[in-house]
Amino acid sequence: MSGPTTGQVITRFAPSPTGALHVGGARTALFNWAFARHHDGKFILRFEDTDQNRSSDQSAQSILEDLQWLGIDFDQGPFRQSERLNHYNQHIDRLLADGYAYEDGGAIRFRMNSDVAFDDAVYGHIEVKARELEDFVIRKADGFPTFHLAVVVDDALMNVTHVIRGQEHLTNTTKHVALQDALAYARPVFTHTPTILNPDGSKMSKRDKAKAAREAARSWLKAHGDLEDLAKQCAQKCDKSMDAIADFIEKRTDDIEVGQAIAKVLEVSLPETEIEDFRSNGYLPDVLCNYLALLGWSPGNDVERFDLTFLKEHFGFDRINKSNAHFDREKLRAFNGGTIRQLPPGDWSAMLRSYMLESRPGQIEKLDDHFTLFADCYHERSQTLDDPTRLGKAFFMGNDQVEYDAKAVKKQLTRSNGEGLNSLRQLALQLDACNDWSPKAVDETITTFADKNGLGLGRVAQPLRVAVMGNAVSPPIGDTLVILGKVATLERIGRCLRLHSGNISPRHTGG
RNA sequence: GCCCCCUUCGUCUAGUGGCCCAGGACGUUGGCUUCUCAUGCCGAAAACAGGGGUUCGACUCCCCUAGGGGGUACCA
Repeated sequence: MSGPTTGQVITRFAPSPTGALHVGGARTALFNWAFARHHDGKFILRFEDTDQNRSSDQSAQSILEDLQWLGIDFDQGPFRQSERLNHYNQHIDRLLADGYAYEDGGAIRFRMNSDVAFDDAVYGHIEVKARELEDFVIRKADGFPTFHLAVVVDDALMNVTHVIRGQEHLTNTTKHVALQDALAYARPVFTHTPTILNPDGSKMSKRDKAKAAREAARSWLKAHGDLEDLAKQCAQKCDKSMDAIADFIEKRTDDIEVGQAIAKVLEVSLPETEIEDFRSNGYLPDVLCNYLALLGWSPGNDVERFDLTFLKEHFGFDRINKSNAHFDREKLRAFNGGTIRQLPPGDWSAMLRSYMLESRPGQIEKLDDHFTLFADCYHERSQTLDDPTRLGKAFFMGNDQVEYDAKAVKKQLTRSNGEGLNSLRQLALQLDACNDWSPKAVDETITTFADKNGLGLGRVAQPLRVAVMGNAVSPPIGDTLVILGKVATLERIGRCLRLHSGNISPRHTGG
């Protein structure tokens, strides 16, 4: 083997800062990190910002933050290729002088005139004939090197021993190998990893979010028809004009801020494609790393839940797969939920608190001093940190803003001559008289009432649940009422009785 | 078009010639527990892309076909 096989292992993650870190990039970073750590080597971060038009400091900054959030630390860098032009120019001069490169319309091209072969740690021996290869640009007319030249020079100068990157670079590697040979640099070990695809087989990209938002908007318009109304509501959620929103829906722009506003208004969730999306939607970094690592790698022995420590102990090229993987959000959610459930209650509560403080300011106050009970209740009901506020959104509404689900109202309250409403009316009296507003006492009040009236608990608890929450789903009824508080409970019951007493339907509808 | 790569349940995967009439996980689904939801527990259905070889024996090796991904940029 021609590569540097002795000495310290050095890997690098080399993203181009042209946007936020996406799942594919994160997995590449993770693999490089895990390999370096496994071998007690060094892991370098390097921004490949040789495309002046598309690179931005803002992107670089967000990539840094996302890596940190994921728990991927590096030993050197971040380097920036835009600050290393002298190195590239020196090498280009050498290639020119040695006849490997020539000028062409303001640019410099490298001659590709012989067959190229190399060994990939995952894909094996790769060979390409000279007739398939073309001379390629190594310095653009703007004076910046191309990615190919910069990568080769930097990897050599930084003593990178192992290059781990996405499979889309497999063919590019012929160029890099030829360059390395011409510059008399040792070849690193190349390791290409399979691509992460959407469930439908398309490549994952941030455009997926725009697409999903647009589809949601269009189907809403189909049902409700009023573009102006939708645009107005969306304009309130972002600083875009109503025209900008119309442009987005008509696919004249892909402005993601508009997409997010639409998603907010229509209460749909956009597919996560970037690390910050997973973060803001309440996924745990460890779980995301775990799931990402499993896309293309596995430890064997039917093991699939593990942490970063396990990953760095067990990671190796020999268990990387060759075929592309579809990203399955359901499985990620299930993993995330599984990890949440295993958290000690105190940890979960603290984690939820800081998440809500950051992403839902003002919400926690509405819970008064029942936050811990709220957290406990949603511990086994949540797959993400966002679930408690989403599933329990009725807890955060004003008492006169509860929205009633028509089906639940009919089934639990108005059906059968308003059986549910009747028991609710009497139960309200008992609750009013209950002075110890604790889960235990409230539960007792309810079960006592049910027993006295010869009703199953379900016949009593369900109408009550609908009355206070708007639908038939919530944590155990005693907990639900305590989180809500006595005042809110009674107010909501009162409003519910007023709202629905006029709609009682008979036992037999004859339909 | 040309070149390179890939192909096990719907999805992620285990499997490196006999241990496999193929194992695990998510999802789907039946049941139990139950005030709803959820959790928990017990079951079920579900795959070696197709066709040729090689071999005593092929999911595992070779070839062809089909399907998928990537490259073919003065993007990375």
